[in-house]
Amino acid sequence: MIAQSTLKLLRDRFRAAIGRIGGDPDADPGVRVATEARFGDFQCNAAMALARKLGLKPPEAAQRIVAAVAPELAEVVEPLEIANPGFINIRLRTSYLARCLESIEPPAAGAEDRLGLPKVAQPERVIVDYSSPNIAKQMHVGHLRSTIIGDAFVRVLGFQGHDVLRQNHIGDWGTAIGMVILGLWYIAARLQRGERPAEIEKRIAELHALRGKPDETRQPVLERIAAEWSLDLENQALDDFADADIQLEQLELGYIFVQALVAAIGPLVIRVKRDDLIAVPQKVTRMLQQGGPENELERRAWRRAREISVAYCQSLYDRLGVLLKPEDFRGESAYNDDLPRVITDLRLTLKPRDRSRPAADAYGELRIDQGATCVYLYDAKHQPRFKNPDGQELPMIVQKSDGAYLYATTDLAAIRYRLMECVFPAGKGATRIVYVTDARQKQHFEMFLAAARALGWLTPRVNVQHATFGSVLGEDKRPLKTRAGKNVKLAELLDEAESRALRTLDEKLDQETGPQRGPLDEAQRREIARRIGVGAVKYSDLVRDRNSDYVFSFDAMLAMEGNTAPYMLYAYARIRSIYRKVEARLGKLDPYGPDVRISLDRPEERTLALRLVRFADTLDIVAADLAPHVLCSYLFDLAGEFMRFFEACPVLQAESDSLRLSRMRLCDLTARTLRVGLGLLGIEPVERM
RNA sequence: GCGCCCGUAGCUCAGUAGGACAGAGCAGCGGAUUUCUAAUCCGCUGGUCGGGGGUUCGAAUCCCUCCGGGCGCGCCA
Repeated sequence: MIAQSTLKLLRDRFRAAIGRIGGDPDADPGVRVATEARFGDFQCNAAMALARKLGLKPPEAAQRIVAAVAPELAEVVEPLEIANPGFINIRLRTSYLARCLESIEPPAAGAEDRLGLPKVAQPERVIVDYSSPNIAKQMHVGHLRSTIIGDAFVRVLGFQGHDVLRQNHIGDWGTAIGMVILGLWYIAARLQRGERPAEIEKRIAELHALRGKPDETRQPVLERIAAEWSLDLENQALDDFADADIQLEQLELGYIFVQALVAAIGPLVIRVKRDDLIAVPQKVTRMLQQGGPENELERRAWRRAREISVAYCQSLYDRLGVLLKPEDFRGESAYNDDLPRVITDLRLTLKPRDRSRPAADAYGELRIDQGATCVYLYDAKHQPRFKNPDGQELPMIVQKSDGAYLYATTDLAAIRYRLMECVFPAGKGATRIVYVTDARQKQHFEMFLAAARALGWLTPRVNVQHATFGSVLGEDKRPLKTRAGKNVKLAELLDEAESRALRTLDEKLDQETGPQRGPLDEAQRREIARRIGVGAVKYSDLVRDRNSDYVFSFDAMLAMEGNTAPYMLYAYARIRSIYRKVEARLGKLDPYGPDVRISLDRPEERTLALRLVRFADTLDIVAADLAPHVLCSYLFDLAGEFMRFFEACPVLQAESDSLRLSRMRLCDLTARTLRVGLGLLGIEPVERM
């Protein structure tokens, strides 16, 4: 079998050769993809460093490397060339490229197409923590990025053969949960009274309008609303609401109402029955968290709110083609019972240190400050790792002065579970954890990961990566919002992308109804447009470096030119149409037949073949750096090189039958690579467009 | 104030375990089609890699400094 990662093969050989002639056998052998095609396919830059070490001139060092490595690579590369000052230019033998591609078997029916790539020898147990919406809220663009990027990681790491566990750490507990429950009751009661959502929206607007108004203005309005609500709570059995059949949009409306109401109260005292209204949400939160039969109503309402939210999220995941499933939802509530133990562990482990001598490593200390339980983090020189704007050391608070826990506590409980308890098919405990959140949470992650290390839970053997990403901005360069200043709803965003894609598709199809395209009926068009629209939204999220902010633009993501989903899908569809055409004219041919040889005589054929062979190297980079945009760039290059091949090298009209089969094989290998590659990005291909 | 991210062609962005005259797409200009899908391909134009120092045989990439932008910084998540 031919080694599929050519870069790895070259690296190993050069490293060994450099070791044999007196260089560092563990050092980077400096093998890179060539900076320019005229320098070959790869290059080795190790001679300059080696020359210094051995007291040689760089060209001499290069000579020695070449002499040492050449015999082992005779089958793989053309004679190595040395260029000034000491670059070694590496050009793969065309016969080697052809053999690599010939070794890729046709895809087995029903099985995953692996393009001949082996799975990793040592699978990691990876947790990818992504998406993580809050309950009772519609998903918006912020969640979109985490969801799409995280899903690409899951797919790529899974494809490589790692053991991947998806975790959707949803916000289903926390201090705001009382408002969610109250919101559920409120909306259920009002709907039962026959009120329409529009009326509730009006009431919310009324509340918002009270902001900044004098107390005398606010008081009567608030009293009136509170009185109506009290009546609901008295006259209607809360039982009836516990299983309310409402949609997430309505639940969210109720929640927003409660938020608006509380915000409008300010220093006023508004009573609902015997309670001061402003304290009711916290009271409900406490009742839920205490549990027990007397708080069963709160429990049921919480469970119902969660069900509604999970069902809503799942429908969006299904629409997006995201792998997350209900069993992957393991939110904050799952760790509630572990939180006291986290505090205990912190208390027992993070003892005060002797500062007169350096510490062995970074460490943490647990202290109570103003009633809050705090973890202070220090480096080995006893310097605080984090500071507040006043220059004082900044702790991570794990328990508030009122006894409540915070997300840092939950995150610690979650990582403990993931490292020690969570079960993979191949064993217990993750060896790699990937968190996919926006970049603003970076400091929080540094803090709680430092605490996890200080606790001894997180050891250097575990690879933890915080895959951050930038914000989605509107045309005004501010975080994307609607005209009304609301978050853009994900569902509406997808609707828009799909309908724009459909409009373009219809235009094209009406313009030219060639036999390759048509005939496509309404349902087929819609399905193609759906794939283009969803694909465009996903691709535009993946195509640039995660960390950069970007301006959301339908026009840019749906452009037919450039590094976009439509261009990729077009390239794929065009290749597929060759098959239909060849079969229509010549009957069924088997480009994978035993006598078929891949011919790479034309430069366009060779360039395409080289790109195909680089797929494995690309995936290694994507997986190691968690950089989906590297895969996008690869696929874009592949598509471009295929188009060039396609322009220059006739398939149907090839000079000979064997050349036709060779080119059909190249076409199919390209199509498969595009399909697999796009699939790893979570994008479904189209057979025609 | 401290910390993190960013500044590359008119626009949008690649390129950082240092490597050869800095790449692509879009836009602009000029070509290619009795089509294997022109949602394509080819060519041209276009850059003080934010400024300045330093390390190095070699710096967009590493270090220092300054300028400009974004984000974060104690009981929210």
